[in-house]
Amino acid sequence: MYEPTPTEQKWQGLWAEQRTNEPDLDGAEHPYYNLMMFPYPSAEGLHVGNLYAFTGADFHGRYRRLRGLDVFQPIGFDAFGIHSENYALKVNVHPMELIPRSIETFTRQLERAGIMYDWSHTVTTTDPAYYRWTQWIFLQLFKAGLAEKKEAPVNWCPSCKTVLANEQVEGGKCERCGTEVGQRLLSQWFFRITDYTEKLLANLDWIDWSASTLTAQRNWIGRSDGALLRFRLASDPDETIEVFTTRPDTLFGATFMVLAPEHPLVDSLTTDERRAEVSAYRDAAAAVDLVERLKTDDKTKTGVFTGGFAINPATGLEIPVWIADYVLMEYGTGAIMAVPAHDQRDFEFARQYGLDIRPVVASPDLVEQTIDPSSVSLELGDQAFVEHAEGERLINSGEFSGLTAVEGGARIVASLGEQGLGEPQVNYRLHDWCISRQRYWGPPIPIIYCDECGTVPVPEADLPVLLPHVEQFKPGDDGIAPLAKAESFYRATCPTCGREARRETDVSDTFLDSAWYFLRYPSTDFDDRPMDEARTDRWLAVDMYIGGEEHAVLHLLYSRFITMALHDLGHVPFEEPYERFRKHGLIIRDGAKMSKSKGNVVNPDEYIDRYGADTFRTYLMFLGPYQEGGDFREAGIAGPQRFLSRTFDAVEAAVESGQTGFPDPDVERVIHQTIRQVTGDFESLSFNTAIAALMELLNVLRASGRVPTRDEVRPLVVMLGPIAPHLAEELWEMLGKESSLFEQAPWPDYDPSKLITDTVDLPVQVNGKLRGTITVARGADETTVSQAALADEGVKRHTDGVEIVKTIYIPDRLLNLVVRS
RNA sequence: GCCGGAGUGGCGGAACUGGCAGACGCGCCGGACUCAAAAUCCGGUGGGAGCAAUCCCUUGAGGGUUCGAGUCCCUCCUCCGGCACCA
Repeated sequence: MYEPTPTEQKWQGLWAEQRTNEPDLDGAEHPYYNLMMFPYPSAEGLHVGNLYAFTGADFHGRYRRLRGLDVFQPIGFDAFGIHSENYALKVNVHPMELIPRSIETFTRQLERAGIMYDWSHTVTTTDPAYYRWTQWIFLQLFKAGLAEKKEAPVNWCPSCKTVLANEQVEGGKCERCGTEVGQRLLSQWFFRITDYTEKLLANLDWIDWSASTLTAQRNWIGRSDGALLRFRLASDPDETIEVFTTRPDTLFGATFMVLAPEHPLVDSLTTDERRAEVSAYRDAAAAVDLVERLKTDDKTKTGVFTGGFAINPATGLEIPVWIADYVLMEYGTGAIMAVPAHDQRDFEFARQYGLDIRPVVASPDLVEQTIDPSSVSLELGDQAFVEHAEGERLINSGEFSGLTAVEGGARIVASLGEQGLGEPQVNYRLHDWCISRQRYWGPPIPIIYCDECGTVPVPEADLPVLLPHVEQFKPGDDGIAPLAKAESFYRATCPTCGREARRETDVSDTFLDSAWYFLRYPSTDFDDRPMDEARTDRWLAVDMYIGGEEHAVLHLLYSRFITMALHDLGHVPFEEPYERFRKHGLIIRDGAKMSKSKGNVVNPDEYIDRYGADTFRTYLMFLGPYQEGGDFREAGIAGPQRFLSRTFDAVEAAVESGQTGFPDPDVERVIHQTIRQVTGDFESLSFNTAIAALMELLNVLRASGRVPTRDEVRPLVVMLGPIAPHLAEELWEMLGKESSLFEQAPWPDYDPSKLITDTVDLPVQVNGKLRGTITVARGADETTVSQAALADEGVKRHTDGVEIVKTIYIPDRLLNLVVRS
């Protein structure tokens, strides 16, 4: 009888003892780096969602291993950051105590799940031995001019007392605590990720990633092609307002301009009689945070007229300049030319304030009927005309009238270019990466401020800048970082001049910790360098990265950027960190994402205790396609449980009978078909169908009480390896093998000649409906097949007395007789 | 609103480049073993009509292409995920 718990303990013990899961990092001939996203070790312990992700990645890693590759499969802990800090505050335990405990729990849980980790190469981001190099990376970027400090409006969460990245704000509220977010102006460290925008975008064309992840990154980067145009001020022709537009073709329709409230030209544009109103509006806008301004529910446009005018370079008309909060300072130039006829937002604004609306683009048929496209009167309903009809043409656009929008746009830009008033431009949604956090639980940013020497990087020899143990680490509502109150920390001497100086007291974003951890795993045994050159050459880039799509943009984009920067600085020989990335699906329960608040979280320990890790693994991967996720239903676990137990019984019976060989050609054929199927399924991460195929094979092997031979069960045992590794090892041993299954690369090959039968069962349709199945020789010709088909009772019933007008015959696949009655 | 993805039995889900829809599993029904139950084993199981052979219907809805559509095209509906006043 199959007893999972003792079997699993036995093999986990042997694996650890024999270092089965630790590849030779210096000598491996077929290195394969199988990476999975490392977890944030919460105090509550491992979540089934984590285990689902890891199990699938482990299936993949073990499969590659059984095919003969030297698989390096490390794990680590992403333990810095707001998650951990907030939780520590909540339970009132210092994170320096809490985190090691959480990691211990996680480690224990991961070990018993039977995942093929190399525990001799783990990474913990909170370990000074690790974050020393995180700080080192900051310094490399700083020296290369890729890190800079600038004052910027930032999102501020009054509850978490910290700056939030735009990504950490959802619908105007803090992602963590749900509090309404405000706006503050702070001096922050930024990484110039925008220097790499084009490379980040272009490489998406060749990296082998899940398609949806590629799309998400493209959208996030948000390239848009347009033009930069300059509008002279009516009051001062030497001064211009720059705008970015994707629709230069609509320039003749620009009847007013709108600046973001923070725009630097607002002051000089505002006339005295408008000043009070303008500054009231600007104050109100500043009180609302960046994200609040973008909130969905209330899109009613507001704004005020500055009293100033600009000149539309196309029409020569003076147009009013307004400010409004629907124009964002962070995008483009912080100013727009408003074309109400062809932009829904501008349209609404114009309606709201009674501004001119001038249509300048029309559908081709309308232009056909028009004698003079340079003077058309056109009624708009309650919508702007924004459709991009094929061949739409310009109207009311002077000399450009009648041209297609595409051509007209290009000509307008060219014409402005001659006057120095415009040129084509590309704009991106992507912003520089703000890495400063006014929090405690992160790696200090290694910078010293000296009155004499200015901003001085901490010398590399002085790293790490240790995060001190601070009792009162709760952030204050004054926006002062916790470390700024720790005098022994921030007092320093300037490394350059030796005078008294002050340390940077912000810590860096958690996303920086995780932006390079995979570079560290192979080199964890070196403490004098972040990445050993030989190790890096041998193992990196990552061959397969599996993770959740929730990280499709941030983590994956940041780690690509860091890798590119390190590449350009000569530290790594590749510019893309992950050659292949596959997203895994989300495991849900009762139709909802698992969460503590919904009370539908599953604790894996409970299930592993009851059923064993192998059964639980098999169940998790069987419940649905790995890349799509699925519904966790407790009842379903019985299937995998029976399957493993029946497999054990079958192998046991085979061993006892002592029979060998392949006595039954039908069974042998199924074995080969299964090998083909399962191999293909593992290649495409279709673990659910691989398991189903093995179940089918087992059903054949033991059909009607049949006892299989040792040779018949061997491929089954090997293919079970990635799925239920402990059981597979046990069965492998029962079959008389001496060393670990995973040391031997025994993945079976199928013999194509054994897949084929001499005869085939051919479905016969009449008018597309199945009326019979006939057995014919493989490759039989149409005449033979038709005759056999017409002799079939079921077919005859539908062909007698009617005329066969057409015969469709796909050899070995199908015969379709088309009749007319 | 925009960008992804998905709608198939009572349930989770299969179906390669258009070719026998419902693999595999859960559940359910029947049988064997048992004093009995559990476990195990064997058989059945999309819906409808019929004693039956057999026939009809069926992949979110409606149209289309095709000898043939879950699969391709058009229109629409619903659900999930992401982005969201990005000029």
